Amino acid sequence: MIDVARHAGVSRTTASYVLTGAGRVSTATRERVQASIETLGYVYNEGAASLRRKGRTIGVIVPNIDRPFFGEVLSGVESTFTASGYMALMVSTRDRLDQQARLLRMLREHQVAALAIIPATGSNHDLVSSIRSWDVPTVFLSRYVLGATEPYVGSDEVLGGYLAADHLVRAHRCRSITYLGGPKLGVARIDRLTGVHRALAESGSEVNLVDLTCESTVEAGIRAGHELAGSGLPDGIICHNDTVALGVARALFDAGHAGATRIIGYDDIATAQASIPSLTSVATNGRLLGETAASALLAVISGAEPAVRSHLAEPQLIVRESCGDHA
Amino acid sequence: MIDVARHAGVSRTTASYVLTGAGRVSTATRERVQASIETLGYVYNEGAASLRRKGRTIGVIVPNIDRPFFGEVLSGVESTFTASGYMALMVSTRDRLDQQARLLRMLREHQVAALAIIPATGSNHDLVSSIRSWDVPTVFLSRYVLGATEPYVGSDEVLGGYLAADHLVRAHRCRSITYLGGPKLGVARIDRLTGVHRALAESGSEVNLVDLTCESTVEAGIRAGHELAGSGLPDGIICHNDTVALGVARALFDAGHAGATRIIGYDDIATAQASIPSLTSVATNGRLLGETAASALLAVISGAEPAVRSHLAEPQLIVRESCGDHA
DNA sequence: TTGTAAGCGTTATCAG
DNA sequence: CTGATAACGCTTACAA
Repeated sequence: MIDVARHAGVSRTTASYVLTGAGRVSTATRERVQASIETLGYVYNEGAASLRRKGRTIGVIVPNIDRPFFGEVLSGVESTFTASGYMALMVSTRDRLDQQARLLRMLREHQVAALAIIPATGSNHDLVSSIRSWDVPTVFLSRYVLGATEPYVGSDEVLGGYLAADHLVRAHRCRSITYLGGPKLGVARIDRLTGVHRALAESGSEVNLVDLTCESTVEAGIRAGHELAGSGLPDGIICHNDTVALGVARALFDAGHAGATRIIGYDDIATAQASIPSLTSVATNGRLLGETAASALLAVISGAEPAVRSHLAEPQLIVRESCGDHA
Repeated sequence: MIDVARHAGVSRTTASYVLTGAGRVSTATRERVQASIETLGYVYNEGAASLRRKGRTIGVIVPNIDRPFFGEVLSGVESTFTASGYMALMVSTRDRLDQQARLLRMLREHQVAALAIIPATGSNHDLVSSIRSWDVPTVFLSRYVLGATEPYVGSDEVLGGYLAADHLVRAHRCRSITYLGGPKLGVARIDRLTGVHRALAESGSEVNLVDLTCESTVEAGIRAGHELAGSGLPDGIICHNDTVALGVARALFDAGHAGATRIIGYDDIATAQASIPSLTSVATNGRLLGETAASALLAVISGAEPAVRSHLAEPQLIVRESCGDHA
């Protein structure tokens, strides 16, 4: 930069001013500096700058970068950040607490200016206090941690569970429902189940609810489907996400039970509409969630400290064929 | 760090040595320093360190962070990097050249130590020379740029096209084949088509090949499927990726042409096996691709300059039901 | 094994 | 609007 200044015949200060847009510089000199930058092929050193002022990189922690829903969230986060000149340092915990702790430390050493995190399953107050002691603007995304007071951007899981169960019970008169998938102790899972219970209670009818856990993969969905087929099918199945829903549907088809029960997925990933039968799903718009969280974070960074509040998006039930409503 | 040194009763140099593992420090003092670090709650400042030595963040550019295949690649890249103490600055170009240029510049300003890039469609020598003038270790990933000499990690697209077409022609005696999807000028697309042509030539039989373009979304696949249904179905369809394949399959089903033609997808994403009918697909193992590229980059960074070479993985045809082979 | 001191490229302050 | 000058937190010869 000192070269640029010299080449343009100005002081380092002035050069810095035109680079950052701060301070008042005459249009004439500004253009002269710009020209020097161009001919010298100078490129701004963000790293060096970060040594003085606040950096422009933001940490993003997700459980699994390659799961469709998280991919959507990430794309929203990333585009919002880069649109404002920030860059996202994204890492994936594989939903493991030890990895999460390690990555958190790495991000801290990298001086990220803020943190957006989808906490790994089982995250507790240790995570929160670790972040607090660090004192970095943070937003929890898509999953919250009990007892945390930092802003949270997610969707209303209770409502999601309610919508799914309500549809099965009211529109299809299901008398037995299975909730399938998700980590046993995940907050999303627990909330959705309370939504389910609420819907059942409201319906007034006697409904038998079974609660099953499984990994969030197609394979796990397939296995679960076969077990279900063997042990007697419920009237309806609410899956923790679309991926396992598709696996279940496939397994039931293979077991000769195609269309024998209603299946509802969660997240409404892109391919849900294409599956045969098309998948009824609770849509949560991950991309929007990501954008919202990123915007909130940017706002905090820009000094609007107290303005940030939590945000709960309303999920929407997209009714398709897999729950028995044939288009 | 100066505080740590003081607290431990050593010089900054020594403190630095134990932090980085460089230099020789007696076990006694090392432990003393570690203790001070602990009690003082000191955290290493990677940004400051990068001002002197090479940084430990690596730029990763992809066209679309939320497309399943790229998600797989990214997860491979990310886990390999973080396992070695590097962090990935990931950005998504939305497959647009202007975005790509902008993001490239941002990454440069952030002093990334290396670059892994899936170039946006239409990238040409401008991209290459821009990267060269920058002089940063680079690996092209999954898509190459004509005339680039930097290492490339991808899969053998010609072979992939060949496998798909060969199966349709030899196993199913298809006499008319449509290649559907992908950006018109994408290198992957062109290569796969030469593979297709090769298979047709080898078969010796007269085959009518139609070449159609579409966006890589479910919706585009559905539209294309309806058009195909309207204008007469070919004996077999090779889709540019699984997402459009699923869309096509759905559209044909809706148009009353279920099972009327053979469909082959590409990438073998997780849900391909669960679809009904299950999707025959050319598997490319994106995760492994990502890991390979990341390892190559790490090797270059570690000084093994000349050792890096291109790597072409062999895709594999996973035969399932959508091409007429019922399990 | 430890200490000294010179950078790395930027920003910020403050007096011209 | 410009010029010095002091940080920012760390690495790394070189010397002791």
